[in-house]
Amino acid sequence: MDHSLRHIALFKACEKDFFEKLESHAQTQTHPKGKVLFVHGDAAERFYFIKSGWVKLFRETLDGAQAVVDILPAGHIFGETSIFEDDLYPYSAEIVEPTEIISLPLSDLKTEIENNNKLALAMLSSMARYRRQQDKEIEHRSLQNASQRIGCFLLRLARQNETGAVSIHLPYDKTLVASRLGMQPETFSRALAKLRDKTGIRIKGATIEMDSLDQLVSYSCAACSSEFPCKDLQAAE
Amino acid sequence: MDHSLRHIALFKACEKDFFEKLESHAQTQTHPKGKVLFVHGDAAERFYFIKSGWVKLFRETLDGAQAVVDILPAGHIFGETSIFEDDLYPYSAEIVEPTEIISLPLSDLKTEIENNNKLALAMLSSMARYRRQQDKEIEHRSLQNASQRIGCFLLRLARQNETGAVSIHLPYDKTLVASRLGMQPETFSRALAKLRDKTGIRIKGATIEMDSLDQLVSYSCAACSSEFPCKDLQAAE
DNA sequence: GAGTTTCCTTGACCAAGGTCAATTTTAGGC
DNA sequence: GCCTAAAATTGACCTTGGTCAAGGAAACTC
Repeated sequence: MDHSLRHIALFKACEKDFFEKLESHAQTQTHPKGKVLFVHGDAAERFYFIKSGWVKLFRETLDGAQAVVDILPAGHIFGETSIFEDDLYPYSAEIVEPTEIISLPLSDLKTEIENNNKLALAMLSSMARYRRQQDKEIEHRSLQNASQRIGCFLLRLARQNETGAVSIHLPYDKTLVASRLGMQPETFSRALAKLRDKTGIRIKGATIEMDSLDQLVSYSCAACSSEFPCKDLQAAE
Repeated sequence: MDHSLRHIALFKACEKDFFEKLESHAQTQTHPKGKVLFVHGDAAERFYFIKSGWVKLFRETLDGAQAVVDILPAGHIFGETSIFEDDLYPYSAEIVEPTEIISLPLSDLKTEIENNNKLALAMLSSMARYRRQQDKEIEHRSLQNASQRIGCFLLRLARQNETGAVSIHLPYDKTLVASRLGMQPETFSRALAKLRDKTGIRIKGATIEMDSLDQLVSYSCAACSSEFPCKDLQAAE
């Protein structure tokens, strides 16, 4: 799959001029694991497009704890929402594995949104979708236990209309998955073992296999307000 | 304070025609406590404006648990985000005390957003603000303990630039505050007592008094990634 | 103002997840 | 392949918040 700015859903209503302007101001860089692109509260002048690799968005409290906002794969943009508020980044961004990033001026995006109503509408759709995901995230944190959250995470990685045997590969470290799900690595490890015992999945390192998704669905989706398959995933395609 | 559609921040860029159209299709109703306006998954045809009272937005899982999405006071609208997605309500809405509600067709709003870019931009701002609040909510659920969350809730009710003695009145039942904060009523009760012991606040029924906000700030905001005073509150004014 | 209902608090107990420490496993570098 | 560092697992223990049950306080009805 080709990850290019011109193909992301958000920009489907944009014309050549816009892309040319954007591309003329683009900077491409390859960053190593651990590199921090910006921190929460920095003045926001550019937004970012992930060409390859993974990026972690997070925030830190005064007393040193860390909350992971999201972990984004290639094809996603981030840092773009600052233009609607105070022009400060609402989270920090860190590279979690070697990643190729294109940075672009927020001013170009802002100008286009102000003049291209279709882009504004596309942005509204994308924010509405994100909003629902966040609402669901909050729900899951309070109503699902650790094993159910892992099950849900796995289901969202799978092709949900698949009926037969399924093999799912974790996209990044278990430690990182744990933080993404708001739990400790030790808890993740134990909860995954419990999920195995409850549903009969087979764990082989970072790969998880099962005869069908059914067991996982009935275990995890019981503590969710939405139906399986998850609608928000289809919408995002 | 007068709560009218014409004065809400979201519609500040709208003209007389729009309001007249909207008002000609408006239905005003007074609902008693417990009344359910719509449930999660219903076809969304109208959005709602709260003229007076309080409304709870929530979702229910298959196995019967409930997650409170938000509890909204007069002056707020809800049910408006469905237009950007599948035209289904993403939560259920229930009246929590006698409330005067104006319902309005989503189609009018949709038409206006598609034609009035300023409204689209205002909507983007409002969604961006909401998004940050939700991000913070997720952070708080995983990094703050029950007492800290209550302290944070109280601080958000107070005028945050106040320096002297402060008196805060809970806007609704403690049971409802508990659910809003994602905890059980028993936990709320115990955690509030713990907060009293830690910070020296004085609890008199639904009213909470203190000599200054400082104690609460240093107790609760230590486990938050944002500075006190909370910026998102100022932006909302 | 008595009685009922709803809300709030408290106690005893339990379960889930966090913490700390010790291994074991895996992945990279040379 | 060997060595090292990082990641993952496991055990023992503890803290937090949930559950169930009982009692007390406040609010509403008549």
